[in-house]
Amino acid sequence: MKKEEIKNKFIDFLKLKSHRITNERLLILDSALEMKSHFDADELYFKMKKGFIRASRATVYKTLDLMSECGILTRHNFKGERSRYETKLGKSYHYHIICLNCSRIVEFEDPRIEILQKNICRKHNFELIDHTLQVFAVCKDKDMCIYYKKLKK
Amino acid sequence: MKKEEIKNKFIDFLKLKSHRITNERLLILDSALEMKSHFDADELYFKMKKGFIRASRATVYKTLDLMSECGILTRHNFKGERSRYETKLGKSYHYHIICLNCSRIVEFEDPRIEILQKNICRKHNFELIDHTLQVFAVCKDKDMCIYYKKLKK
DNA sequence: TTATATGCAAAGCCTTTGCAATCAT
DNA sequence: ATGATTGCAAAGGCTTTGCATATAA
Repeated sequence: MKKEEIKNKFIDFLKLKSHRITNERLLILDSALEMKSHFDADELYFKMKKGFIRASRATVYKTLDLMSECGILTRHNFKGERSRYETKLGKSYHYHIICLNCSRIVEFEDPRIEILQKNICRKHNFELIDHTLQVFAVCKDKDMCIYYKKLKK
Repeated sequence: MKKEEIKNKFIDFLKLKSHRITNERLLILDSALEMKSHFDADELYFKMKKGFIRASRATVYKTLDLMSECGILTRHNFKGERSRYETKLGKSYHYHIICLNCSRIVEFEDPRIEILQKNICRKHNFELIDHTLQVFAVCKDKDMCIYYKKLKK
């Protein structure tokens, strides 16, 4: 998705749900769009703070929830980790392989999965908002696996 | 998977990783295998307590982690919820649609997804342990959606 | 024998909540 | 005008940790 498209979608969503269009929400949206993949709430909060953009941690959390509900942001809950977010900016759907030893994350795409989700939702009478696929695995290449690298030391 | 198959896999895993085969671990494994789908750590802990099977909460958590690493148990982290677990007992791979309004969960199967994961892991040189796919959606059928049911009251 | 696992309670940590002040509509 | 939102700090709740004790190998 493109920046303007995302912004419009969020504003439309707020109007539709009778939520107010506040300065904070728009600032958080803008800042989130400037984050790199997989940021967490605090990273966003501190980035804004550093740029003298005011918004409380509570509002950041709440707004991220709204953005997720709106479908312009994906909230990932990898096992045991804090929630990580990812905007839909300039991305096609992608998924994650997570190494259970070293937590290395590899992204991969597969358009078939998205099509499959749409069909599943139609079949079960759901309106698709978002989806996430996590593959838990172990690096076979020991040189790639930070866990094994550590063990070597 | 079958009960004996799961138990053997866990014991082999413990041996392989030089973890000890303790009474607690085996009791927790047994109790987990008797849980219905989607239990959380505390549900298991209290179920054991009720049956006078001793194991501390800390050990329950640690053992569930081991079981997950071993691949006989899946740990789900649905957004905002506590971790929920599911053993591989008598199940084929299945996935979840979660309603963002009412949290209703619908399970579905699709063997193509499992095949796809295996290929992805081979391609990226990972050893597949587990995978989870979560579809976030909204019930279209308002009578099915507890959220809307509540609103009606 | 001895390194690992257990159990308890306490700490940790991410996230949510309550409430007074502020702001969008 | 007035109901929603914000911000702060404090509470909440799941999970992990530290340490003494117990135990598997």
